[in-house]
Amino acid sequence: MQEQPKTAAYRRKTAQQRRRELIEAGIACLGEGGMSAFTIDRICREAGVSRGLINHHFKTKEDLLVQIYDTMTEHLVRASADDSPLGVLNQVIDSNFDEAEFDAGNLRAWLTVWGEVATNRGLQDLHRQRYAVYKSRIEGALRELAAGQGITIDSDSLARQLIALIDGLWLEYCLHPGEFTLAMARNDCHHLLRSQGIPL
Amino acid sequence: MQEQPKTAAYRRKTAQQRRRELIEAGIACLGEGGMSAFTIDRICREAGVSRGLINHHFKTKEDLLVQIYDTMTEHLVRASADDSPLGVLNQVIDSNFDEAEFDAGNLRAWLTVWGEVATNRGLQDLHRQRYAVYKSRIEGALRELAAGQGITIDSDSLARQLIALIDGLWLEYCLHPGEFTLAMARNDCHHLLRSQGIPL
DNA sequence: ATTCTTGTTGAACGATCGTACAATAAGGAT
DNA sequence: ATCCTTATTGTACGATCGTTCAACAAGAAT
Repeated sequence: MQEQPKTAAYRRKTAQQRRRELIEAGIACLGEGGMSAFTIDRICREAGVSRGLINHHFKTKEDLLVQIYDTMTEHLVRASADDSPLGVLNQVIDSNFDEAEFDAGNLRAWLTVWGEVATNRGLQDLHRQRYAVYKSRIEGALRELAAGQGITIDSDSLARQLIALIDGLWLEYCLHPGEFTLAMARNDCHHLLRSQGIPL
Repeated sequence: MQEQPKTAAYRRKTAQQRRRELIEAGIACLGEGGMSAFTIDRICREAGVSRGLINHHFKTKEDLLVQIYDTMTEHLVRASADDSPLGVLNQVIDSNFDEAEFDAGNLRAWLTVWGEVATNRGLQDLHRQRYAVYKSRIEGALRELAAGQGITIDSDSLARQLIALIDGLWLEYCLHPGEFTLAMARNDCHHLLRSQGIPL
């Protein structure tokens, strides 16, 4: 009749991996119900973890949100780091409209975080930094390609238009899933660039 | 020593006007702090009204949010109801990038509501209805103008691109206020249409 | 003046929020 | 086997959430 703790009550994981899991759980919650669902209780339940753990790995809920946005932007910024200017543009467009990430839930997570950027200082700093890198790489690629064509363009304006078009298409897809396809979205981006003399 | 209620403790207003004020207060809160600031307490304080009043004029907080979105979209949809096709496009572009409404706070309100569209059924229905009207008017204007030029266009695709560009520029301005001007945004929209043969 | 409608208040409710913290135990180090 | 680190749990706390509701009063109607 003595206790037999054959099976452990819980499994320990490395801090790094548990943090990753909590971040993923947080993204899932944001995608499911926006900021209203971004709750300690719900995130921990989603991660299959008790409620107290989140404050062990993250100082505060705001801190977790920053780490979440860091994870979300990392992939996108990495895609813009191609060697050739043509590769930069194609990577940016393709990774934005990638099958694996282009779903309403993920987009809603982006939308929600953006809505908080103005409120959360850490989020705002991170966003500005990532956006600056992202945009300057696009601008550089556009300048190189224009030079190769012997034409002059307003690279600042065109980069802004491209980014706006991409984000706007995301937004439309998020609000009306299924109204258009990934191929159509990619084609819209290509069309914008070609109309200004950028070859693709 | 008897009580002298010379001044009324509060001023009664018509239900219609009070509802308007509460809606405006709600929009202000959304603009200031997103969904986290969209609180009964805060909205009522913003409206200069006691906390219990909001549930007298609106059945629930979700209901208030729907009425808010109704107010926000009304102006925009009305702008797309011009007689001439050229007027429709100019009205849409001009009213989107209007001095009076194009500020980070107002844009944040839009962003926040969009983030809730997928969660709130009433919000979703209203959004789909308003968007359908908005887009079909733009499509119609594009078709007419293209026909006048003797060219054929994919009006569905171009309308989607225009709306996406507008919303994307809003988004960029919301996240980086001051990085570009209204005139630049309008010009970007004109450029998109002209590049596809639509005269402006 | 008096009645009547209803806009308005403020307290109360249970639920849930984010965080703090002491107690526990998993699992590697020794 | 024993110790040690620390990942993990679960409870507790005060604050705030959305909603309900009885009581009050402003202002038009009578």
